Amino acid sequence: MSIAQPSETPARRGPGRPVSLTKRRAMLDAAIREFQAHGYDGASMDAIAASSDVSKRTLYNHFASKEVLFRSLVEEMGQRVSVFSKIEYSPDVPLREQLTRYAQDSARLIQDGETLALFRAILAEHVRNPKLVASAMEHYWRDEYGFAGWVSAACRDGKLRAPSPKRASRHFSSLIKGAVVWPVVFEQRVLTPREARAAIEEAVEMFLGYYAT
Amino acid sequence: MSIAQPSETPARRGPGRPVSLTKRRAMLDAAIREFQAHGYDGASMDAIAASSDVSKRTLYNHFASKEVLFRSLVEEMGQRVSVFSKIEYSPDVPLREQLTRYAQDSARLIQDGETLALFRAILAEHVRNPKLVASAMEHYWRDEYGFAGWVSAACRDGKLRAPSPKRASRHFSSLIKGAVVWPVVFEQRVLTPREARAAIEEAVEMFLGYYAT
DNA sequence: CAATTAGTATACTCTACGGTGTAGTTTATA
DNA sequence: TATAAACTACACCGTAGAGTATACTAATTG
Repeated sequence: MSIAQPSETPARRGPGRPVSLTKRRAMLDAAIREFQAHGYDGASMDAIAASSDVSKRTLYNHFASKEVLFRSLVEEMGQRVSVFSKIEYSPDVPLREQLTRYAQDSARLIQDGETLALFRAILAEHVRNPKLVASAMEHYWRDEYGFAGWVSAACRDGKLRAPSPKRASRHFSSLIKGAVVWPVVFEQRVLTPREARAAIEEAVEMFLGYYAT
Repeated sequence: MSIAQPSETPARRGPGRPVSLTKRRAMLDAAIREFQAHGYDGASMDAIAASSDVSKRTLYNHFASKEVLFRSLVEEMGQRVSVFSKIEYSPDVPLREQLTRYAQDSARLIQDGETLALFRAILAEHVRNPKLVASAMEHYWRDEYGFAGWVSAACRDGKLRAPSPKRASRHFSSLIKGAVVWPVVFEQRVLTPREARAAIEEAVEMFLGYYAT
C-alpha cells in the first residue's frame, strides 16, 4: 500500500545493481497508456510490461500489484493538478487578469495529452469505485476550495461582492469546466487556443459581471 | 445488433409460451446494478443472470451478448434523458420560472437512484470507449442544443440579449451541471431538496443577471 | 574479486468469465 | 390436447489475465 516516493536518488545501501529510474518511468508511462486505452480492468499487466520493455517480474518488483500501480498513477495525477491549480490573490493585479490566468492554467493542464489520458482513466475508475481514487480526485475538486479563498480575499479587498465565496467559486469553476474541461474530457473536443481563450474570456466576463463591485 | 423495442405488447404469433416482460425488466435492472457496481468489464453475465433470478441461457436468449445488453441500457438512458430534457419557450410564463423548472427536471432526473447508477456506468464507459455509447450521450449533451433554441426564442421575444445563444445555453448548462449534476455524479453528494432549490435559484439568478434585458 | 541486488525469460497455476449445447420443464395458443 | 415457444439447470469450452516460481544474466560497491 505504501507508495514509492518520487525521490530522484535511489537509496544507496550497499552493493548491488541500482534500481533503474528510467525503467520505472517507462512502466508508469506505459501504464498510463494502457489504463487510458482499456480502463482499469481492461488493462493487462502483461501488456504494460511489454509496452514498457520490461519483464513482467520487474514490473511486479516495482509495483506489488495492479492496484498499487494504479494508485501510483493517481498519486502522480494529484501532484500535477495541485501544482497547477494554485491561485493567490494579488491586490494590484486586475481581477480579470488573475482569473484568466487561473482558467488558462486549468485549460492547459487538461489539454496536455498525457494528463488528459490519465485523467480519463482515473475519472472512469472514480465513477465506478470512488474509494480507489478519492485522494487524487480530492486534489481536483479541492481546487474549488482553494479558489474560494481567492474570492474571499477579493471580497475583503472590496473588489468583489459575494455573499458566499464558496458558491461563487463553484460558479466560476462550473463555467470554466463547462467551457474548457468537460468538452475536452467527454466529447473529445480539441479546443484551439483561440477557442479556449474566447470561452474563458466570456466566462470571466460573466463572473465579473455578476460578482464584481 | 438490433435493439428490442420497448413495446409493451409481446408479439403474438402462434402457440408457445409468451416472452416474459417481467423477466426482461428484471434482467435490465440487474444489469444496471452490476454495470454500475463493477463497470462494463467487471460486470459478469453470470452475476446479472443470478441477480435477476433468470437462467444464464435466458439472459442470452434476450440479449445476444454483453455488448448488446449494455447497448440496450444505453438506449434506455437516452429515452429517459430525452423525455426530461425538453423545454419549450412560453412567452407568457416568466423566464425565471421556465428556467427553474428546466433545471429542476435535470436535478430530479439525476437524483433518481436507478438513473444515477445507470448514468454512472455509462459515463465511465463513455470516457473509456466513446463509440460504444456515443448515441446515448448525444441525447445528453444535446440537451444543451435544445436549450439553445429556447434562448433564441427568448431573444426574439426581447426578453434576453445573448449574442450567441449557443454560448449562453452552455453557460446555463454549465452552471446547472456544476451545481446539481456533477456533485451528485462524482462526489456522491446527496442534495436535499432545499439545497438543490437554492443552488438552482442562484444559477438562474446569475444567468438572468447577465443575459436578461 | 565477492557479494548483492536489479532485471530477464519463461513456464506455470488458478480463477473468472463470455458464450454454447442440451435435455428437460413450463406456459401459453389453436 | 397437441404444439411450439420460453425458460431452466447444468455441464462444458476456450481464453485471458493476475500473480508466482525459478534459474538465469547484468550491474553495481566494498
